[in-house]
Amino acid sequence: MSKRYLITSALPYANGALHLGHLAGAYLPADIYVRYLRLLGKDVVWVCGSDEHGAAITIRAKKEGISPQKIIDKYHELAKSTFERLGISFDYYHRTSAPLHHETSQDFFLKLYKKGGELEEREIGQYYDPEYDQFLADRFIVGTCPKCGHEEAYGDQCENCGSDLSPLELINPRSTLSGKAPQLKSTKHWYFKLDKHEAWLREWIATGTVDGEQQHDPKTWKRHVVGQCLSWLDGGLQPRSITRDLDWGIPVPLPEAKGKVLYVWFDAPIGYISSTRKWAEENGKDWELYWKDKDTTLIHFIGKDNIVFHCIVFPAMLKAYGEFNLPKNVPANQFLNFEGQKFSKSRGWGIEQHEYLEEFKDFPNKEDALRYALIRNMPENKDADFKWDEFTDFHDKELADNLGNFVNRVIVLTNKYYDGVVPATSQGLRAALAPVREIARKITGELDAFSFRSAVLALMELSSWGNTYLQDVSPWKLYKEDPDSQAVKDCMFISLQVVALLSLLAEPFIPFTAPKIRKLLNLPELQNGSLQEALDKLEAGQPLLPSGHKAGEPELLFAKIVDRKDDSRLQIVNRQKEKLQKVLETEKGEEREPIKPTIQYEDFAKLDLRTGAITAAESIPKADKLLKLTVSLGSEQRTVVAGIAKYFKPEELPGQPVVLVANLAPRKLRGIESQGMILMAENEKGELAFVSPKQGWGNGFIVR
RNA sequence: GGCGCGGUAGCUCAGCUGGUUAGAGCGCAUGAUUCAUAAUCAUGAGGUCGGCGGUUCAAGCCCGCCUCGCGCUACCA
Repeated sequence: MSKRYLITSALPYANGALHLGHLAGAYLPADIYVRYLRLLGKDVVWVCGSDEHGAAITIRAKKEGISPQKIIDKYHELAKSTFERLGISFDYYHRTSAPLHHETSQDFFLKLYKKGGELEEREIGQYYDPEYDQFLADRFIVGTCPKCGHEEAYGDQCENCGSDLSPLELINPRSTLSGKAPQLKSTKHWYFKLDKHEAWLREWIATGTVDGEQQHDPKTWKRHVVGQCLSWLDGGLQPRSITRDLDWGIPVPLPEAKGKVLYVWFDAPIGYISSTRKWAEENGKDWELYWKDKDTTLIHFIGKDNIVFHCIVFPAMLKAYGEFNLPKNVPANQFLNFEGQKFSKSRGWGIEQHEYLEEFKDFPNKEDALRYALIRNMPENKDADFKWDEFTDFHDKELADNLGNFVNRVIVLTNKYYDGVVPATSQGLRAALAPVREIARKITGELDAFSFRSAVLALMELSSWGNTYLQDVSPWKLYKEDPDSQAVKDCMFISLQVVALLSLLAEPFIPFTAPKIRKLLNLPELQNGSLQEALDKLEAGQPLLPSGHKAGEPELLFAKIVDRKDDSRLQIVNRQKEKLQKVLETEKGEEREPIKPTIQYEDFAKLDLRTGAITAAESIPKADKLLKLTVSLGSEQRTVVAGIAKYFKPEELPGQPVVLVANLAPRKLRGIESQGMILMAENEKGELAFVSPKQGWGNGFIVR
């Protein structure tokens, strides 16, 4: 058993709001786990914070004409307050723009620099804007794409053709700052020699062993995590650049590195360390115990997009530095979809966390309703899907009907029969509560294994057991015959113990409801160690709620969404469903790309369009999207390479009539000369359709 | 194209190192019950475990091939 725990959740990038998928991925599971550890009385710190550097933020600032600071302030505040309102109980939410973080990161860099063997310097050619006296990050350079001729391609990628580019490949490069041609200058950068860490990383991932010491059991890691890491390692590791020529970020702490900052991926994970330091500073603790002591367990909660980073790159950094612990587990979640499709801000598909709170502001228990739905359908081992109908079902059938109703039954009966006072019992508690202890063990076991879906289902088993127990004993029947029946007292006594246990075990999952149950029982607020204490009592056969204790008045915990008497909550949910419906309608409606600028007839007349028919089609090796087609134009045959393999199989194409751009300059694609282009229509889903005359119409005729 | 993960009841998913009649929640059907938020409880019907082939006394679980989904990566429009 570990003495203390250090838990981290992925630092949100302060360049946009967070949606429900983020919550279900890295924050909610960590919150459940941390709340559970606290209830067990463990020494635990959970840190997070905003990731506020990187070129994406400076570019956006430029575009919007505001300072980067303004952007990060906005999203830092938004994330921080939204997390709080959802009960995400970080011990510290820091930010990477803070001075302490700059200091921590610079120290980290210097340590690696001075140690020797971990970093290497390289001179590379890079574009420079003399007018702004600045080296240009890839995204700050535009030019003509060497592959497709698109004139606004970025230095790292062409958005027209999707090619990955380097700035040096661009034809006629221009700086986005001054708009002028940049100078090519030589600049120095530092690289982290990730490659030299490959061997021990592989052993660590595969066996959990480092330097002959067993650090974790790889069987406790998720399969997709281990799989992706080993796959990445098999591909071989390369030194990674850890500096940039940029004025936004953490200055590289070397005299010769003026105008250079640490690359954002290098400083971001160090944010976990600074956040811990800041927390320690404010709470009179020693941060190093949490990072370096052998009796501390480190756990990273992340989404699957971050696996390689947290399982390979960051551990390598920590080991290179020395002294630091490696993570004991990285329980990465997969992605959450929304009503069958990916979250997409631009399409308006999905809902952001603060948006949910706003739209559900009149919905009682909105926080726990959301948390519960996300836990029940958490993407623990594969992508999951959030659906409003499920949200409603989980809330009504499990929270209200199962858990809420059980608690209500018990409180109502206790008030009705005994004026709210816990009756005396003759029952042997140990035996009577044996099945309950079993379920409690199951819940804690699942939590220990990061299986939050199963854990919350097991929590439902607890109230389910209570419902069944009440039904079996049917105290209302016995009471009619004998109001003084000992069997009724025993039954209510046992039931009350179960409710008391629920008030503890429910807290990690639904922290807004648990205190309400405490209040119904007239029990004091939960504190660190409460659960451990209760579990010990149960084990010893002692009651959690002694005879003579006066419980509170009944009050409903959950107002159902589908409710005959009040449809206000259903309306809130339905509004969300309607919004999605509208998105779909808009997309399949009249919205189309704008018409291009007017051209003259002469422009059109330059095109030589001809009817034709495909006579042969074959796939091209090592190209997923391309097919090699042979097109008959009547008098001649043309070879055409077309990017249609996603939608058409070679064998179904021969005989297909087409219209061909017959005078397009030939071009080599994957070594095959393409002598023309086939006209295709593309709809909003990216589906392709041939534009052509009907079958057998005739080949080689002019289209105009 | 390479690699990783996944394809199990109508829906959402569990199934540890292969071992007797494959599980849960919801939904569905029938019955019981009334303390309770038209809640609860019992019973039952539903599966060629993506497909084909193989290893084994025995395969959802191991091996090979194929297929579909997601992701990474390469190539490419």
